[in-house]
Amino acid sequence: MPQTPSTRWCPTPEQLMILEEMYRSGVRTPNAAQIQQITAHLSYYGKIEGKNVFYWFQNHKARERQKLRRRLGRHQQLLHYQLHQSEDAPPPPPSPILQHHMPPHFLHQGATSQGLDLVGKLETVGMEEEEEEEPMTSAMGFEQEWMATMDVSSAVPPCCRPLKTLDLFPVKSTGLKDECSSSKSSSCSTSTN
Amino acid sequence: MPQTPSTRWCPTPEQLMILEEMYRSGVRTPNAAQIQQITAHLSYYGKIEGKNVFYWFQNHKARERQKLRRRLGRHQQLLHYQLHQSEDAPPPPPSPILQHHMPPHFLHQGATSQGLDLVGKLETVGMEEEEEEEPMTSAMGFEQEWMATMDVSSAVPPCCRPLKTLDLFPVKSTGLKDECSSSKSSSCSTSTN
DNA sequence: GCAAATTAATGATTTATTCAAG
DNA sequence: CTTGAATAAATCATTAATTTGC
Repeated sequence: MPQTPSTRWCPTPEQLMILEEMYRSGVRTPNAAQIQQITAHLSYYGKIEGKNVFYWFQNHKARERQKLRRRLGRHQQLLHYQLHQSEDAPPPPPSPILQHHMPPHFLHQGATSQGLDLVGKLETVGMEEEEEEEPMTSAMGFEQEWMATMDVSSAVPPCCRPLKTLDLFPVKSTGLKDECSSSKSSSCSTSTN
Repeated sequence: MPQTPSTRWCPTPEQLMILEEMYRSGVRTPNAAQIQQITAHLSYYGKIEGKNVFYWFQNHKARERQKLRRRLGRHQQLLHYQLHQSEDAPPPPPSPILQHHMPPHFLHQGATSQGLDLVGKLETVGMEEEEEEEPMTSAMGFEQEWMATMDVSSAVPPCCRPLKTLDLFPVKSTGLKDECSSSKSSSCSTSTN
């Protein structure tokens, strides 16, 4: 089997995963030294060159930005919708997932105490510039231990079953930079599907 | 007015980010109760229903897997490269590169010693298959019937409305799913798409 | 610059497969 | 062996993004 005259670099899954992880960790445009280091490390998993690393970060950054921009565009275009949906819904809800705004009926477990600390730092991203992903520093909460907490009994009526449910979901905010915090949207779904 | 009687849910950036974050945190197939919670929370950012959450996780999981598969495919293509590069590439060593780039933001608080290390797998880089999820969930699955019941934002089931407690959903109850015998539309056409 | 045509993403459905009870 | 629950894979369908001709 001919070795496929390698015209271009083909990242192995490991390489890809590591690169993505690094990207998530905040690496965006590594300098020469970093690239060398990264390349050295990744070469363990397969053939790779410095330029591959360089290009990868270039491309990935650009494409992530594009993706983000897309979401933002959609968001802004449709932001008017949200206005009449929830009147007094505080526009810029804190990034932390679980917060005061939570309807009381979901906070019955008291497990919240752990999550209160999730209040990450809000950060205004410069969006289309270059910085669209800042180093996420928030400590993600816990996992879905709620699953373990689940005590599902036998068939119960669809509702009215006051058995203990689960804790709060584990959503943590790893870099929850809400892009346009003051606007929401959903032009769609007006009808209950 | 242009309510855009759209037929399908359009996630807001916030919702999307939260969902993605949850996915990264290890959430794969939330059960009914979890979906309720997630929905409740996300509804703060825009209209959303339980089924949307359900579908989102289904799709996202599937597509991530698909993506991974492609990578693997490519990987195998170039397997030989690694072979002659290093004798016997031992199992993936820890990625030391990341260490100084980013503090371990994956450390979940040891809130539980349940042994749920879903996230741990997220970090694992060298899986040849796909990230496998532990098979515990399995809580709901009626194709779409249950979804009708899962609506946090507006239609609250009359029975438990006053009491805002999250009600567990029957893990196994009304089998509403159409029997397999009922042959439906023949959508299995390998038609052009 | 704009708007129709094309393409890419992705939400929503359907079908097939797997596994556990009975 | 049959049945039913649960999930994954495949597909359909709609929306948003791009491209293209004017």
